[in-house]
Amino acid sequence: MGEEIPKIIIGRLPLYLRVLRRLKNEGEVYASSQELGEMLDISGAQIRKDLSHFGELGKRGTGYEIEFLIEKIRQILNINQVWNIAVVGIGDVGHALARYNGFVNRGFKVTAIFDSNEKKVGTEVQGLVIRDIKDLKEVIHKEDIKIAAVATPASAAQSVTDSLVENGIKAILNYAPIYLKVPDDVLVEYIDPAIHLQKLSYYLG
Amino acid sequence: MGEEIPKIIIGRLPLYLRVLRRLKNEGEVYASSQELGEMLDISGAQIRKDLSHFGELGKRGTGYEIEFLIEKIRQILNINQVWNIAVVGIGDVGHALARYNGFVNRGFKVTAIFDSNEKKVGTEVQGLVIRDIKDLKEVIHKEDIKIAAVATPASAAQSVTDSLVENGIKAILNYAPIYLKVPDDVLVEYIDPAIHLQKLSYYLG
DNA sequence: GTAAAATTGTGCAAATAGTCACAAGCAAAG
DNA sequence: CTTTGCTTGTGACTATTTGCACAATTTTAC
Ligand SMILES: NC(=O)c1ccc[n+]([C@@H]2O[C@H](COP(=O)([O-])OP(=O)(O)OC[C@H]3O[C@@H](n4cnc5c(N)ncnc54)[C@H](O)[C@@H]3O)[C@@H](O)[C@H]2O)c1
Ligand SMILES: NC(=O)c1ccc[n+]([C@@H]2O[C@H](COP(=O)([O-])OP(=O)(O)OC[C@H]3O[C@@H](n4cnc5c(N)ncnc54)[C@H](O)[C@@H]3O)[C@@H](O)[C@H]2O)c1
Repeated sequence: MGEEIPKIIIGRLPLYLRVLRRLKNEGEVYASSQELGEMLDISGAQIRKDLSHFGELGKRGTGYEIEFLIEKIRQILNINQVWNIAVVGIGDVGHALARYNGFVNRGFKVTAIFDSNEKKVGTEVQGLVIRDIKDLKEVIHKEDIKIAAVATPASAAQSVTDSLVENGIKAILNYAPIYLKVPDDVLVEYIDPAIHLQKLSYYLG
Repeated sequence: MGEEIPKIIIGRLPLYLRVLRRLKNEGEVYASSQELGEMLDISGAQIRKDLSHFGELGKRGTGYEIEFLIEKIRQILNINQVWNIAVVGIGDVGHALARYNGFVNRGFKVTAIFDSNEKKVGTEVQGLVIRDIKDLKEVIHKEDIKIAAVATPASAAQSVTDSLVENGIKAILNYAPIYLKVPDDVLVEYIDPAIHLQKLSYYLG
């Protein structure tokens, strides 16, 4: 109970949540570990073991009650609230993030967008005004933002990150294709499609 | 030598490549495993062990010759060629992918873009004409495309995937937030920012 | 009310991944 | 040409992760 949950398990919870949501949408009420596993290419045993870290969440003979499990995972992941997100760098990627309407029911909402290009600052995307990167401090505090996405060119990503950290950001989703240096208490996740493509091309021989 | 290389090692090679490229750009000629490790938060021992699967690539006392190692990894990952990529679903995400100029020197080039929306078909993005999804077969064969990115809404992703597979696509990069069912000889990688954000929010308590 | 079927939770075993530490090899200095 | 310093490659060890198999529990069928 009080033990540290392995990172790799935390990484699977969002996947479980995604498929549970889908089943709920289709009107299902219960799901077995086997069934979930087949929808995710993960063994039922692994799903059971993962979930068992958080208590006895299933019912023998029946499986897991979908609605209950969704609620439980949301609670574990701290997404039974909506986190305000800042996006920095409103080019193609930042634009797509700002306009994406799939975040809200997954626990996040883009509430502040920043760019350094004076031609962009002041214009609107999806009802949000692009703010000058110089206003980072003010906006982050006002909106109580703890998570930011970095979508600037690689050359600007580290300095933008430094500003974000300095202003209290504790977690970063980085789209720039570089490794970011941050203090130990700040977390970074990376998205780089070229990395995925390179993994794929390995197997295409 | 003839053994199967673990997936997890293949997954790290693109990261090594990225940082090697950067060092080369900065004019460096040699890099030690220690140095690379510090730039990636990976232990030097691990990098050495990973690379040792592919032969004796370093020189004792000196480290790894950057240019040589880059070439070697490119060869291992099969990116000493440029792969043509198809993007299906030219909304915000597909648009960003089509316009991204960072792929080419990493082994990929978007050469075909598809949508089902008649208003979009025929218009241009980055010099490429958006093709009707119905022309998938023709274009994929003509351009000899083996890898595709799916950037349609989730509701269309599985059927689009089925068409892609039917037309000979062997690897898919999926942006839609669902798990795709594909035959065993087809590979899928997933990108879903909400999944990353949910991992982050877990640690923000 | 009992037997059969289903499904969890979990101890244990197996497999996979990562670290340590050092012999071996190379380069530079003297 | 020997010594010193550095860094790889790797065997042995440790840690983590996954899979197996089954008792325990619940549901369903008759
Ligand atoms: N487009 C893609 O599909 C794609 C794919 C993979 C990775 N990426 C990466 O994502 C990042 C963004 O890509 P993009 O295609 O949107 O680029 P882009 O050039 O379209 O947009 C970058 C934006 O960042 C802004 N910017 C630059 N410096 C800034 C600073 N210091 N502070 C705030 N804003 C700043 C620019 O004004 C611009 O609006 C890049 O690092 C790119 O390599 C993009
Ligand atoms: N925008 C983001 O930042 C973001 C983030 C995460 C995930 N996603 C996911 O990526 C996907 C695309 O997102 P988006 O924001 O670009 O959506 P979008 O609605 O802007 O674009 C979707 C495009 O797909 C096309 N399309 C629909 N059905 C099709 C079919 N059968 N064949 C070909 N094309 C078809 C539509 O015409 C449209 O142009 C979605 O699944 C979304 O959930 C987007």
